Amino acid sequence: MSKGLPTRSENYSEWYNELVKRADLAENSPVRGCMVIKPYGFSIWEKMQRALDDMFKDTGHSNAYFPLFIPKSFLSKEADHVEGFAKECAVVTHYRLKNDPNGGGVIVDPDAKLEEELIVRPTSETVIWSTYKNWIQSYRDLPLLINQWANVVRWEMRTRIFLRTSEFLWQEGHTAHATQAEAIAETEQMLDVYATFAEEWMALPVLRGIKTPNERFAGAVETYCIEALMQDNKALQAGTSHFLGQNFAKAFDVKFQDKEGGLEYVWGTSWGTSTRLMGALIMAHSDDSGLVLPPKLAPIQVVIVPIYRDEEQLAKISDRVNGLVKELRKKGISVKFDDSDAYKPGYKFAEYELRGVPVRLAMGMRDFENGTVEVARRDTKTKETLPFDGIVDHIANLLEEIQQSIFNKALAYREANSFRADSYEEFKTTLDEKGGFIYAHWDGTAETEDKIKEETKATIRCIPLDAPEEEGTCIYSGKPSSRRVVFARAY
RNA sequence: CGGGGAGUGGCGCAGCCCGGUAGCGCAUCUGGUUUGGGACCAGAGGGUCGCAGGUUCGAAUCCUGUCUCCCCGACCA
Repeated sequence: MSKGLPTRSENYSEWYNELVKRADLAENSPVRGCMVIKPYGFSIWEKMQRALDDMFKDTGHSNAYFPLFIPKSFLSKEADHVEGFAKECAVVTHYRLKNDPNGGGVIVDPDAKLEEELIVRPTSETVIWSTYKNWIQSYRDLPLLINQWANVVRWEMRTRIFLRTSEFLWQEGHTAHATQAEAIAETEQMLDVYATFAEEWMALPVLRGIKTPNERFAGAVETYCIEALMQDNKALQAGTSHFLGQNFAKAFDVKFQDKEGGLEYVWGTSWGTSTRLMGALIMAHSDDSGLVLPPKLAPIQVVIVPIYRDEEQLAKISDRVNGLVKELRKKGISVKFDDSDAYKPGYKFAEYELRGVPVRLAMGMRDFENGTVEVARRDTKTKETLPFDGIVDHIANLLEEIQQSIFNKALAYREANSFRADSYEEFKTTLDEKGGFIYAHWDGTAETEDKIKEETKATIRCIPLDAPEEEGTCIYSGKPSSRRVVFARAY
């Protein structure tokens, strides 16, 4: 392992790429745009999954699984949906290989052509709604609250590990309701779940908002989103929740009989978050020494490094540390005692910093004799020597403090990098010199949004849910506007 | 799809201009000394130089073709 990461200020994207590899999160695969998620990275994802899954269950959802392959014809049933996804679908055309008669290895057997080609799901609305048609007859079958954890494929032109890969892991919730109001409430509830997860688990402050029609999910009536700000001042969409209206119900003819005996189309929602959250987590908190993980998502919350000269010293230290390990585990704190002799303490310190372990304890003979232990926190890179007695409670408190402190830091960063612009000139200057979230008036038209995007590469990230009414004029067209929207350059 | 860069032990690179049969750092293995911020010494193993043609007595090096990856832009979570 060579030393030192590229720094964020030198080259942000190189810093990110190197960090992902060096912290053992993921690596590129033989297939372009795909990634291998390594055990350490995957265990972070598993923690995210667990927390989200619990929240989904708490709000009444059940998990199910729908197939990877979707008949090509399904995609075309909802007009906007096809248009949105057709350009990035992987297509299965054959089901067999054979030896190349010319000796060139294996080739696709031309005799094994599929009658109807299959697409690899870019999202599952179509297959799910075609199934819901059979599951829903009466209002008694509603609401139907389903989630699935799956992989999806979107053939991206330009990929970045975790942030945009051709294949990614995600969860997609798909619900069906008897009324519009209930479906909207579900959409908003799940947005709230995402926001809570981002803020309380990832320590990532997010804006809650609504997408403009341009940025709306293909097939949705309304798309809600959470948006976060990264350290390079680019925005990242961290989750979306869609009110589908009756679009998919109509496309797949999903009707139910209501209490009065009438036949109605059901109202739908869908909502998703993906392994992209890993990218968000990395870019929001990490520094030039490596990852900084919020304790709630860290695979290892506390690492203990012994410092010793010989076996006898190690035995003494181990004896004391083993008791501590047990007590910490009893409190539900994940802890690793790294007594391997393979590396020196200095190496281990650097290694665990790179991997973002929130708290590091070190104990050598000096501490052993004095009844102390060295406690170092990853987020601030500070360390202090404390009495060994009572250290368990101290650590438990410290983990909570770190969780909060990381959030506060990210929030302060976002606030320091949120600006208002009242003219197009001011807007462009702010965007180029500072970046970040820019609150500005917009006339509500797609044309203006497109023009601004074309000229500045900034897009409207969302119309914040809490945006106050404020009379103003569009920075681009000068037409009247009743509230500010949030612009940013985005991932 | 445009514009740049790169394919040489596991990783990072040099060698290529000026052809002569492959080298450095890290990692790995063995032994020893070490251990409070990325240890040191000694020894060892490991490479059809992306692939396919061609030129040549001889190609990592020159020529032609081809594939792949990375970065920057146009599409997207």
